Amino acid sequence: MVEYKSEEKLSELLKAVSDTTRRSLLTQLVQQGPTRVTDLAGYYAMSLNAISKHIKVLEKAGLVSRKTIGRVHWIEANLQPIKEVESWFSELKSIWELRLEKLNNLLTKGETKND
Amino acid sequence: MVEYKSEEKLSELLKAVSDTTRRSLLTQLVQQGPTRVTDLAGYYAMSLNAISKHIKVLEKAGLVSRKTIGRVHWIEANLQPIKEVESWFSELKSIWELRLEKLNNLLTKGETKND
DNA sequence: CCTATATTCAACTATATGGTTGAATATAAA
DNA sequence: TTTATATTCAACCATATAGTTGAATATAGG
Repeated sequence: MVEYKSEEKLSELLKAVSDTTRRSLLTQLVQQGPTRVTDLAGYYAMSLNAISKHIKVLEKAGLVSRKTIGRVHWIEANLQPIKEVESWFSELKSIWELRLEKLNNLLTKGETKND
Repeated sequence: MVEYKSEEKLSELLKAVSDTTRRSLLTQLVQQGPTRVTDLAGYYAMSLNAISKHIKVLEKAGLVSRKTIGRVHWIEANLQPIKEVESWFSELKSIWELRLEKLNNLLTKGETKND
């Protein structure tokens, strides 16, 4: 029963992972651990700047964090926020179950009293 | 180990649910069952046309289906596709676990042989 | 100090997105 | 058959997005 709180945050999060490049970046980071921006960019046929911007989107959504050491920025994945997606979905499923249950009660027992 | 297949489909799906209005529509549909376009639109401070377009986005992503009876279009939710999101995430998590495991082996045993 | 490297910032472009309004289409009802 | 209802289609607009290039900033190394 959270839902009213941070709908916008959830949208931001879902939008962040709705891009193939960004999902790919996340995967890289998850399997390699902290990685430098330049090294991340090396995997893509895309300018360093483009990757830098993608990283910023992920960062804003809380999916990666940054540790700057000297001139190098180490980027690290953080999967925590995605749990928000999971809980959104499980809430949706439970609403679904609830309706089916009500429907079923109505059909089998025909009891509309306790409504 | 699917992943190479329909990245684009997953993007489309995530993008579809990254909009608050569309998530709200999905929730409505899930709790009310099949609903007419006009009735859905009634809940929002937005033109019928805007809602019609949102529905089309959800439809394209496979999240709703449409049954046309006469001039009325009945829209119904279908949560099936969202399982793709769940499996994407669980794959990501397992990659994560795998790396941590390797890392742990390296630290505790110092065995780099079988790499 | 000078130069090379790592990264961001700023400005620009093309396309996508979310919304609008007005017309078109299809069906139902008087 | 005329009118009202349900919905989409088409054109338009403002803003967001994903990418580019070029300059700026910061740090490292000769």
